[in-house]
Amino acid sequence: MRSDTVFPVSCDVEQSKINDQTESYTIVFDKIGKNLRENEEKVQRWMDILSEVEISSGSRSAERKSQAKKVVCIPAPAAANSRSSGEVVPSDLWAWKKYGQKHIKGSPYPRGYYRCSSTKGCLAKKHVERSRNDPNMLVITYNSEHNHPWPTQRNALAGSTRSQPTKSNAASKSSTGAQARKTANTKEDQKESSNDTLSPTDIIGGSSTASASVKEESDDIEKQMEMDDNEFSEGFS
DNA sequence: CGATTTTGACCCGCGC
DNA sequence: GCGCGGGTCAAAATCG
Ligand SMILES: [Zn+2]
Repeated sequence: MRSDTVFPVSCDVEQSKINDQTESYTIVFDKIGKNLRENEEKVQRWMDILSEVEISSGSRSAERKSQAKKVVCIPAPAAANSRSSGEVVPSDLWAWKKYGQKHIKGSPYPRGYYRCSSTKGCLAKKHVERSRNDPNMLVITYNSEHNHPWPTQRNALAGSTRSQPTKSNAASKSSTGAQARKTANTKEDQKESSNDTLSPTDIIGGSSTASASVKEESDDIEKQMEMDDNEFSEGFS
């Protein structure tokens, strides 16, 4: 069960790594020089897909632990200088409220703790941290998912991590029909740093793990994304 | 005036 | 039992 699945996305994603071992998904988005907006959407779309996958794949753990952890790495969406009102550009189109900030050992940069603007209801949480090796890389760790469709996405989810009463959601299309079952086992590519001062920064500096994956599956995924794209669209003001 | 940010204190799990 | 690293809360400050 401890295998690495790499999503060869030749769209906007350059490298997507799924760590089934620790239940964490690491997606590396690139090509931000294009449309930031587009990137945001992509990130979210992938997030959704990942959520579905984690359940669809009969997650032996997702069921056990509702700790859907998603790690999204994106190349500095914006310059992090000058503190005007913050430095975090909404990578997702949701409203977050910062509730804390701490510096983490192994990184001279602080880590921000965000929570959904919603007082309660949605226990969505988000951590934002800068990569130590790549100050231009933002590592966003998502915790839990929202369950309240914010005025942006009309096409709600069809029952993912949430516990929707209507279980028989036979929605033909829907964006929640991910059965992307990947089983590509890639050999671990652990780049050891052998440093006493440098601690586990593998994920942060993650820029390796470039193995082959199942084209079939990947195709499926891509298709799915397309579908979502069609359905979701950037339906927002 | 209310929502949000900021910043330090507080707390908790873990290793020694 | 203490220290460390990490995570959250909460009061004050700010923004809009
Ligand atoms: Zn929310």
